[in-house]
Amino acid sequence: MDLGSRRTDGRPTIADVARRAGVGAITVSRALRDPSQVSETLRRTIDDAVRELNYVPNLNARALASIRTDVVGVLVPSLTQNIFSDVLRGVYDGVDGSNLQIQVGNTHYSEDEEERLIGQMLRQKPAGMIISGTDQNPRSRAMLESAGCPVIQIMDITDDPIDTVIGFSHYEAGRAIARHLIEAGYRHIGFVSGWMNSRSLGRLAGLTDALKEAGMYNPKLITPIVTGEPVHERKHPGKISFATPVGARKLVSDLLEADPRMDAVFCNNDIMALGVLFECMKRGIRVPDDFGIAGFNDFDIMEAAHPSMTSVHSPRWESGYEAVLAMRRRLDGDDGGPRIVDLGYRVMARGSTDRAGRLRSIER
Amino acid sequence: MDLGSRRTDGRPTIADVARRAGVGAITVSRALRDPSQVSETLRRTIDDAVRELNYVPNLNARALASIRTDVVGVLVPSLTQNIFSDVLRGVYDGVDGSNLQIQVGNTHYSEDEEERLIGQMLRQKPAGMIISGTDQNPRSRAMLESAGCPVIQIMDITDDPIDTVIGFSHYEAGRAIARHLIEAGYRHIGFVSGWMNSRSLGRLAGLTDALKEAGMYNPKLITPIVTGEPVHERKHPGKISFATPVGARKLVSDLLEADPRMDAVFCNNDIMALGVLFECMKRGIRVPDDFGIAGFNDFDIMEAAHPSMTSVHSPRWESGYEAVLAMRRRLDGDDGGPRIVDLGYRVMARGSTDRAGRLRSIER
DNA sequence: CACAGTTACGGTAGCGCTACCAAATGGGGT
DNA sequence: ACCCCATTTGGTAGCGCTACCGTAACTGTG
Repeated sequence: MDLGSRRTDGRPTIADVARRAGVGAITVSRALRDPSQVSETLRRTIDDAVRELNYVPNLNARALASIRTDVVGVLVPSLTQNIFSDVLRGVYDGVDGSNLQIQVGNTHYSEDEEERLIGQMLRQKPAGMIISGTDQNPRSRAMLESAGCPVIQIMDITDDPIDTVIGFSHYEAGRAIARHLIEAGYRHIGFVSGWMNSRSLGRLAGLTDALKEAGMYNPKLITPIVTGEPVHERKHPGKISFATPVGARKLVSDLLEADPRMDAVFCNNDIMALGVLFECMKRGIRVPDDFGIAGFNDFDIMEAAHPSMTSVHSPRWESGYEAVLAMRRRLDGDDGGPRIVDLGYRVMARGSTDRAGRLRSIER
Repeated sequence: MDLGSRRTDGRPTIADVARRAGVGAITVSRALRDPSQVSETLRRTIDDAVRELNYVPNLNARALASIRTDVVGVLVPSLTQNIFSDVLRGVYDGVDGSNLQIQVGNTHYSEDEEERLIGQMLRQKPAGMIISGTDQNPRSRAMLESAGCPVIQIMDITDDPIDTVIGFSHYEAGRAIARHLIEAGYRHIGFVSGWMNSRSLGRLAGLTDALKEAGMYNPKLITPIVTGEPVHERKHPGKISFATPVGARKLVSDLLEADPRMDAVFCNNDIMALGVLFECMKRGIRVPDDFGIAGFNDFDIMEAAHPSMTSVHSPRWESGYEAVLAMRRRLDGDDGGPRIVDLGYRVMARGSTDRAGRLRSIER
């Protein structure tokens, strides 16, 4: 009665399916992985046997035998900010219906941590890697270049991707919001931010370049820049301190003191923009007439605020989704796709910067 | 020159480590998995060999040989809402430094999908399961009960957990917010919600029970209840429509029309609470004097709003974090922990319900 | 009919690890 | 001296799958 040793867990194996279908195990394997290699009749017989036995392939055995896995490594710098929650949502939506598995790594905005996680993930021979940003350090970049699997950088754009980049230009987005504020009639435009990563810096560069070109650049209206590795609690329920609305209220107050002529701010993110709005409410500053406010990312709440809040829509969900779709195409053997995909951004002009009154008929 | 067939990828195996350390492969295996089984000297020799060769265990082979994996399945009903982003953040923080891997599944608030995902995950013999809510259907529950691995339900509480439950009582939270609104002096208290899950329903039940006891229950002030499986876009960048602030503005307008005496609302979530706040701003209704607003979850933005917004703090990050810690204790052989862990909630009384003026000295 | 080329299927031998059993060692009691 | 038991180490035989190679049958060409 040797019906399987105690090392098995009783689940049917490919051999059981093969026996039932009256074929070799390897044929079942082929029928499952690439049905075109197997004749129509046999395929049908095998499919029936699979269904009758309720057979599910053992992914570990498959990975062990084939070296290659179905795991896609996804590296994000943070889970605290909604940005990367949206990205991950796109990623998970993108893998729906495929056999890919997602392995998420959190770099905590640290290059060293990123390097460590890349090494760790690549050792597991993933099917592919999706990684946020284009500012990996040289060692990380070298590892990814020689990884032998698709590597997709997201949420930024560059002329020189490791492999494929899908995202948008933060610099251009910064320029665009500057143009919008200038067109709306603001003349003393500031910038509010907490800790800045390379993408934030890109937006600020776009803003300052555009302001300089317009002869409106005033360094006193830029929040002191904080970069480097963010100091924050890793294991803590609280949010990262640099992006809080409370922080924004303090920062905008500082700027108003530095130069009271300030009549608009671009905020590094929507949450800070709301903080600024609430500070204006408290001070009795009228938005948008006395003061314009623009955010970045265009979270839901911006549209519903009163006044509705101008923001720059960033393709967060799309980045994750398109990255996975590109990955799937590559894994299916289609190497022809573009290596640089610009998903663009959109300035969502709303009430909080509508000094010119174009939207006055609509709700503000 | 048969230095490894072409089927290997050149990485050192446990046999390489064993050769170098001059011991048997199985001893290396033991030294890595449970060092206490190996003598001090050998352990040191083996550790050195591991380091020199830069050996990394092949998790697939380990899983195949031992049936057991290091994968923890985590099921959440949604990734769209920040709630479960926070939970996942806690989960990922909790596994930091362990060898556990996280596999996330999104049930999209569907019992059938949940059942399917549970089956799929259990077939992979996970180390454990973490699952949101306590309202699994009977088949799901049966599967989990016979899974043979720790199962931790989170974000709700029950007397009858499948295995372990870590969360808080939504019913009590609903009662608490009702008490707070009554104490603040409101008399016509409403409830605004979009689509409701079982936890939302628990909060509403707590609210209505408390209102009835106070003789203040008025069904006209309750948004028509929408339950069942939510109709929403799975593969779409947009948010689920039922929880938007725009929706909340419409819903609160409807309630005001149904009974203009309404002087406060409890909102099913913070985002809707902000929507209501913005609607009040537009209509010139003074908060909190004419109208009180309370939300649920206590996202960051609530504290920074103007007026600052009352909400109920829910232990989202903590649920994920504590669930993983409990899981790790169980996997380390400690079966003695409590099976029901109430993480509690906290009513964060702020300006938006401070009709009594107790906070007037502080910023509102 | 011989031949090469193609298609369809199967057998064997692992992938890297660990469960299981066995063996060697050391110490304490009789 | 003996045995017994606990501790430490090793050998063997898989786990379930697929890469690789082989065989058999078919096709078209001269």
